Amino acid sequence: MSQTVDRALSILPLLAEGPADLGQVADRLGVHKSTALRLLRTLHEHGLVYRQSDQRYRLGARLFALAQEAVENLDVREIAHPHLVRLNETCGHTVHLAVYEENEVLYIDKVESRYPVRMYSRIGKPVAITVAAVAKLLLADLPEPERRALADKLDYPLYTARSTPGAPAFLKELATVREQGWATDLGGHEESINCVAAPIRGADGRVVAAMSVSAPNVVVTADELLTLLPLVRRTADAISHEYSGKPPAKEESPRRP
Amino acid sequence: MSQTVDRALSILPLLAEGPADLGQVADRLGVHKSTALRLLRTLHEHGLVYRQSDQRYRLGARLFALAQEAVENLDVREIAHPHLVRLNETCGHTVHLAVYEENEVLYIDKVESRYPVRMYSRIGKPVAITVAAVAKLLLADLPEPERRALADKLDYPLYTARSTPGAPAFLKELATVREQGWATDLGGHEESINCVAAPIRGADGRVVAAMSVSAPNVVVTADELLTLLPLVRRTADAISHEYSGKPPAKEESPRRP
DNA sequence: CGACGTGTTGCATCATGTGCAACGGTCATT
DNA sequence: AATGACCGTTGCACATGATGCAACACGTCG
Repeated sequence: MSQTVDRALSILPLLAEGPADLGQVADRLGVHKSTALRLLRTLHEHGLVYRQSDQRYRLGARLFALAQEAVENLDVREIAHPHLVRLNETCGHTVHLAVYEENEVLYIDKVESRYPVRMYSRIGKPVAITVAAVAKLLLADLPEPERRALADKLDYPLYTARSTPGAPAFLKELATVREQGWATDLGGHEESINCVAAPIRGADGRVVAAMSVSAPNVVVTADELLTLLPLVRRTADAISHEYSGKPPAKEESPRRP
Repeated sequence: MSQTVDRALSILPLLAEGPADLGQVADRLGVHKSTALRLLRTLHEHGLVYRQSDQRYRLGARLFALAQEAVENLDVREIAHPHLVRLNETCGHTVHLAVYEENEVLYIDKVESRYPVRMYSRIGKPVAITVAAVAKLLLADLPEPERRALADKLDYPLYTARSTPGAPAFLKELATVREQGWATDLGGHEESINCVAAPIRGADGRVVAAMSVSAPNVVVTADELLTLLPLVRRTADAISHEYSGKPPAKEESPRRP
């Protein structure tokens, strides 16, 4: 829309490929050198572009700083919430959102079931880390040594007969979860409650949060709950896309009929 | 220099503080809404800005992608080389550049000593990881579980009487190195050779490489070599700054007399 | 229903970005 | 040394393209 800005911004991906000198930039933009110079200068003043010792230009530190700051100020919960609500409206069950922080997994959002029988949990409260579906997803994404160290450090309380018995079983389960990209908890925490969960990923592919749908046996069987898996995963993917700033629906150069 | 681009780029740090709507952006830029709209649209087309469901704008995924691509295509060696050469010109000793990769520390650049007595090493060859000064710096920066796991896995060959004897001593040494921000190897690999080393850090503060100056006892004593430490650190810092795209010399809004 | 507060569009004006040509530096070639 | 090629830089006249205005199109709230 704005030619000047358009040209200036086109320089960034160009420089991302590697450093380039003024002539190369001007050529690839299809503009006069003096024009390219002015654009580069402006980018330089904003720190988005840096001039290295051989006079060539490359992307500057400000870009990294911006990207980092943007990530920090990004609130997964804020973005996820409407999606969670929508999911709850279509399936009716309890929906949870959780993150990993300092050797704990915490619920940071929850939409209550619309069925009379509800499950107990509280926002901000640590999750039963060895059995919860969301915990499995979050831990499965940790770097291997950290995951192993954490697994060794944990207690493995036998909430039910189906609880994860110890570190080896847990690590094996995490490997499976990591592989398949989703997780379940079938009566591992409370005998009669099942969950299915899916990961929410940031722009770099790392798991930043996990969401789950939980329901007691008296409402739906585990098998019935599992039929919701595709829906849960689609929701999680939608959140991932919005969180990482990619448009959910691909829109190309807008056409007017 | 270019007003339009200048305004457009000013939007980015503004949005980094948090999402904002059209009016807020226009106000803080001091321009008409229609102008702000056009700028935002252009930024949007380039993916630098994303419009979330509540119509507010935030920084877009492309920003992360660009930063990431730029980092990947960045060659430490290319940037460091002239600095290494300059250091070698002033002190005359062998200068090394090394990185950590897959449980190994590798030399990726070397400037030969100008003294007749030279030390043996080859670019691309793994470093004596338990004793080399550069290795200590690189391993000291690993996340704690990974560092511990690696230390346990290593062999601790006794090259000399001063070699690191085992994992506990090594971890303790790494803690010291991490604390002080530099490292030495005083006859730990070859009885008569000493090194001082300093870390090179990326924009996020993580150690991406390490450089060292090495000299045999017959040329300079360990104490004499240590007097070079400030110079080595300054060189490493200069490389860090250039690598992470920050200007080495701070320049403010240019004044015309 | 009307009065907001939004985001959006078309348009006339002229500020702004543009390409040109000329200058000045560095390096390699003879 | 002298020459020429190459690259970054500067000043300037021109007209292109960015600007703000006013009007429109929504949606929300009182």
